[in-house]
Amino acid sequence: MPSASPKPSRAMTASAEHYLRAILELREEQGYARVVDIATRLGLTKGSVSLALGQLHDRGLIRFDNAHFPILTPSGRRIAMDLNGRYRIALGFLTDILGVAPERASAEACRWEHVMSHEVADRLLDFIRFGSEQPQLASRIAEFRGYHRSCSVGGSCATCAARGPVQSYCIEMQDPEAS
Amino acid sequence: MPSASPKPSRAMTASAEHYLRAILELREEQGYARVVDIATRLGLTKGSVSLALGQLHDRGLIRFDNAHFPILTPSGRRIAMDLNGRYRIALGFLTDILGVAPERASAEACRWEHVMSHEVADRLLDFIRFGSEQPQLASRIAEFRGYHRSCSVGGSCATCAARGPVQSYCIEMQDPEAS
DNA sequence: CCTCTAAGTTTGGTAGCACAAACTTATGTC
DNA sequence: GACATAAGTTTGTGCTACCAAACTTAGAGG
Repeated sequence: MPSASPKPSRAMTASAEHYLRAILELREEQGYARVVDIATRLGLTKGSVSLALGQLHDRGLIRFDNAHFPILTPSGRRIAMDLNGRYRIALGFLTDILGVAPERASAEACRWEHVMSHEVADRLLDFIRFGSEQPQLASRIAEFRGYHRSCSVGGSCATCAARGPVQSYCIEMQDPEAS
Repeated sequence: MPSASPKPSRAMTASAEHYLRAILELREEQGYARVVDIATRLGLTKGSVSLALGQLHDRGLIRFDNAHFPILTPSGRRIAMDLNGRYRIALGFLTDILGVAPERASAEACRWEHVMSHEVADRLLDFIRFGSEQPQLASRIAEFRGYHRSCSVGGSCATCAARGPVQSYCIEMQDPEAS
């Protein structure tokens, strides 16, 4: 029974993580992060950003420097850097192990970063390193990475097949809805 | 015949996917899916489910059978089965390759299933099969699966380290926010 | 100065998703 | 037939997250 939505009291939303990361990156790049800069980077309006910054401030994730520009607090910075860590790990796995094309891998990692747990990200990174450190394994992975089976949309690709009974990843999931 | 207006104009939300899967599973298990059953399974109230079913109906993802119980349309069923496919693939990868404990893997897969693309899921399933079919690779993966490094919270685990400059998965992501 | 503009804030509205509680509609039992 | 109970719907509310548009500043030039 998959839970509907695991809800810790202090869960970060993807939205808040995006704001924090934007602030982190903008301050790295240009030394400050204006409302307008954040809005441009995230594709939002100034109004949305202005409101969001107030909330982040209330939650202790940002403060405002002498010029009234937002700056990350230690907890806010940690969240932003964790997010970037998960992004990089997901991206590395997708490209280096699975051989997913860079553009698609990037888009995928942009979603994975918000749902990957710290522990699984850690494990994933171990796997990437494990794979690169062991020559035999590395060559096998390289072999897999270069092999791409075609997946006709709506056809009989692996994932489509996995909807039904296939190997061990499929339980009694027939399609009894005839009428 | 298909519904008059199967409108896939909008992307599926995790919430809608949960409803569709609940209906699919309940009908498999007991032949029907009442509002109350769906609510119980998803941990929601009857009212929420009742409203959601109306929306799913408007979107052509469910219809109502002779007993006024919801039943998936072909497009709705497809979405639910795709979701289950992605769940199983994610679960299989997490347990069989990464060696994540079943309970944690299940919770993780419950989030991954909503963000994994069809193409990446397909690729992931290929990898699982590839790994199980090649004896040398399988033994290496088994070796990795059994190896678990400790990760002290807030300490120096791989993921924490990946926030900063580590190997190729880290770009110029220093921590220049001193003040 | 005065004004024009860019930056930021506030307000009002929309949309999704949920809850509580009141309400309606069976259905089974006495 | 009357009533208690279960199932389902409707209504009103709250929350997050966004937009559009009006409003307020703060500077930079003329």
